[in-house]
Amino acid sequence: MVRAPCCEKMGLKKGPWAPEEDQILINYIQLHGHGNWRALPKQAGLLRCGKSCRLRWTNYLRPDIKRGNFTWEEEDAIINLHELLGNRWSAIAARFPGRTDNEIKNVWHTHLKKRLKHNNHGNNRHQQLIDSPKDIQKQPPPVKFTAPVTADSPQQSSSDASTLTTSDTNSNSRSTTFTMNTETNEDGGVSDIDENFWSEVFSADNSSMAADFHVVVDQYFTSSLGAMNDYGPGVYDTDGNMDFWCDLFTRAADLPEF
DNA sequence: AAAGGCACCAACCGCACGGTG
DNA sequence: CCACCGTGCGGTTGGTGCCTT
Repeated sequence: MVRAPCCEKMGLKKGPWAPEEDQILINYIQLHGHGNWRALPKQAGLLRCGKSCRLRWTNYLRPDIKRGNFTWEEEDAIINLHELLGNRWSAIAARFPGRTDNEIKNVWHTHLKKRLKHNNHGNNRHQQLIDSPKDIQKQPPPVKFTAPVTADSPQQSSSDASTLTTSDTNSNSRSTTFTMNTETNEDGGVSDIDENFWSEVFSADNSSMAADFHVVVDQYFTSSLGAMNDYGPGVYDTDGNMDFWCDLFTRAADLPEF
């Protein structure tokens, strides 16, 4: 079977979007929502295919798009997440509010891949991520986890509330505590996690916290559990990924500090 | 100042997948 | 179960501006 093309190519414009086209698309979506992308350009009066409209909106025009260069924390987190998830850009982008998969993909191909390749011979993996004077300038103060996970709600039988706490090594200025409500499975592991926890951790205000967390988990994995491959297959899919991180929280609870 | 090379990034393309009739 | 459609994803390309020679 041959699929029908996503749109009728004849007469439709391609290439860079004009400001007027952007405005038409923004106005239409603000009034009606995007609904059916395929039907949208015709209804909005745009000579574009629906696919092009969707891409333009999701990668550029959306009001919650975060503009500007990636921070050190973001770049480091991307590298760590790429190690875990591979080229699943949408899954990686989901950890960065306001960033798009396309943007992260571009950053990976233009900056981070080279950065990793260039530093492939170092010993400290985290230090490998820092190579240029520009990177050194962006390096944040060291952060360690003082109490990665603490079960502190014994009164709850089927659901445990645990906290994740970080603090600056030299001061208390960056101390942050998050609460996650977890479900315990039959093996005693954590099988589910409150979505509010993730939205809290990965909110814009706590983006550096999220990056720190990924770095620490990565260090923990490298030092204590060996290669990622030992963890076994099947933990990286969309649903399993949540279980993966939850399990890491549980295991990290046994460590005094990083 | 001009030309060529390079880096960046917006946008396109094709494929896969889930939903629906 | 099948055919089709809509959408999302990842790989790739092409245009533009900057840098180097």
